[in-house]
Amino acid sequence: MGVTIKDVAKEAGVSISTVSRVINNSKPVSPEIKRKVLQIIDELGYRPNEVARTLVTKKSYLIGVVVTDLGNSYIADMVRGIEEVGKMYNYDILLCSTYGEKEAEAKYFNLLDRKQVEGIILISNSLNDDIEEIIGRYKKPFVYLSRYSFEKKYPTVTINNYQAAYEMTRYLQSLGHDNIAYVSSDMGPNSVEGCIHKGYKNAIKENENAEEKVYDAKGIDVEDGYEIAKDIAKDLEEVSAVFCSTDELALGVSNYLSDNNIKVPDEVSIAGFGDINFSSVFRPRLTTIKEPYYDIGAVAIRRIIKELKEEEIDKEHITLPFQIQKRDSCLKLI
Amino acid sequence: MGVTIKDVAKEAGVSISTVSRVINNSKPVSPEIKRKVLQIIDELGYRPNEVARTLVTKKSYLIGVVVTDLGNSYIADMVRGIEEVGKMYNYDILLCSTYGEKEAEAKYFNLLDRKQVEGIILISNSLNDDIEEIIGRYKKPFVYLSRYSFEKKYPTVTINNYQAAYEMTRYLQSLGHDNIAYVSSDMGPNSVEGCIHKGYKNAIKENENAEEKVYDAKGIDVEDGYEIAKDIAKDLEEVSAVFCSTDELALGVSNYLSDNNIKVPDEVSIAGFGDINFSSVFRPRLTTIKEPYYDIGAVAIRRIIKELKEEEIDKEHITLPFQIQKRDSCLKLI
DNA sequence: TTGAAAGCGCTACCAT
DNA sequence: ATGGTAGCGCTTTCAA
Repeated sequence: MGVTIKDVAKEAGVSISTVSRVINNSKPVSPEIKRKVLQIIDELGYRPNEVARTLVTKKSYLIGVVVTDLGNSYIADMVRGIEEVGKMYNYDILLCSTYGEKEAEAKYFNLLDRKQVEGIILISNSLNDDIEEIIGRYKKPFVYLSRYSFEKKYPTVTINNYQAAYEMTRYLQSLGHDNIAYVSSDMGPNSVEGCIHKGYKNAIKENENAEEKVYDAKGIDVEDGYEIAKDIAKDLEEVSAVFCSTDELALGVSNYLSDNNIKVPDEVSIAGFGDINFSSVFRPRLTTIKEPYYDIGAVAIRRIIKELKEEEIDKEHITLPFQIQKRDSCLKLI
Repeated sequence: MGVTIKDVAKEAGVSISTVSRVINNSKPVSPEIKRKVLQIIDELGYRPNEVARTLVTKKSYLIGVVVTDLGNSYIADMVRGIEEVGKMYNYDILLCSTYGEKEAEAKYFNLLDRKQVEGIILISNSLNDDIEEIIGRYKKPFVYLSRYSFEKKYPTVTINNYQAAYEMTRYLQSLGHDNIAYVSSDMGPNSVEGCIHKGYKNAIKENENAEEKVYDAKGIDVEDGYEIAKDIAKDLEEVSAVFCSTDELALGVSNYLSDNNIKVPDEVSIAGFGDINFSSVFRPRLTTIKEPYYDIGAVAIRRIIKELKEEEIDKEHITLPFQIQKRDSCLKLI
């Protein structure tokens, strides 16, 4: 098969210990021997077998990443962040997609553990008892990432969803909107939806002319927004702006409206939450809350690596700043 | 550290060989002993160390995937296909992103090789001599995937780009468009751009009223389309439809036009190439050529696994069917 | 059917 | 500064 350390040692006329020392720079080796060994390595095209290395050092330089679906651009962004900073520390990413299948999560946790990953990052919408049991048993560094649910029990990286929703609603109000509808979908317990809703509600309360108006979509995707927009379209007298708990919903709402000749933002303003990639390409460019997905991934793996290096680690729950992205889908009322 | 096969053997009062036999079902083991061992494995929560296994069996069940950037939804789609069928055969994905840095490709090839991956799939825009040298030296199964360039030297999975462009142009003509502009960007040698251009050109030739009209964009992204659309906007008298060599270009063109009150498709029809995710959410919904990105990834890894299993492998260049996605961005001329 | 032992490619310890 | 060797956790002969 491939060239091994033995081959190099024999060819260079030294012991494998010496070869090991030069490739790892772990102990002093006389310059001439070093040169010789390096030359042989080059000639033979020797590449250390990382698997053998891992077996003895217990370091695989592998981080497991379990996601629901890379097809969601925000997840792809998180994974980019994870991978790019992982690489800075020589870590590689072992990727597993569950497509929402909860049993798959358990399966991949096991698999990754057997493959000796040094830590796991799980990106999913929500947790259930089965997977929590697995996570509980898992001994190595772990971070949970979710755009939709908040889990106190595990290390996480999020933004302040409440504050973001509050500020967005206030912004809409500052544009002169009293009648701001809120569109979301129930995501079960521990859902950040609750925080977002509360942020919206509290902002509404501060405006005496305003009233809460909530639309409950079937889900959180573009199609769900498109569906619920049928209801919104009927209430346009009482609604001048629509704040959606995800960009996807907002895009769907916007599409239904413009497909039915209701002008956005001229007749209704629409705001989203998340700032997924498409939102700035979409017309009208979507006003939304920018969640730093890439950074969330980056910080998550950074935390794992810190824990691995036994550096002082950050607190369990890291909160990153968000931004209100003011674009074209929200209009100032005159 | 973790529980090893030794621990299980000792606890069960058998040899490690026996334990190995039961976990691998490799040789007959008496039912009672088997039961006992299984029970102990369960009690101790033993999980075989795949790294140790790999060292002896030479099978890592790992496929390396080198991509430019997961942020491109079509790449994410390919990776989804790769991962999902990989998993069907117990293969895991080791992911590396280069962000277009060519040296990174070489680096990751080495890295993946050291990590003992059993094959590599490279997804990039184009190849250069350095990386070709590396690929040439690489002994294990390899597939090259590119939306933009065609390489005869390596196994690939593509669609018939020429035919797709030809059919799209013919379709546009069937809608009554004589003046079809073509927008693309030079992607260097081996570029599929040439095939697409030729398909367009040959279709144009078949219509005696038609003339070629080519716009050369700076690149192939949305912004590049937006830029080049400034030129197109000036020539609107002579252009009734625009065929872009990528969806991204088409989206950019469409955005510039609608930002400048030129109605798509009422005043100009626009067609893309690729059918990236966003194209059907975008308004007007983009008429385009659907490239089966997921399937391309799926077929690529399937080929690698076949080669690994020494099954009869497909030919070097696999061509998958495409579809003309007729949507709203192209209008029939009355 | 079972166990002992060699060995996968490497690191790390102990000698020298 | 260098070499010998044990051992990482496992599979796989070979014997019994």
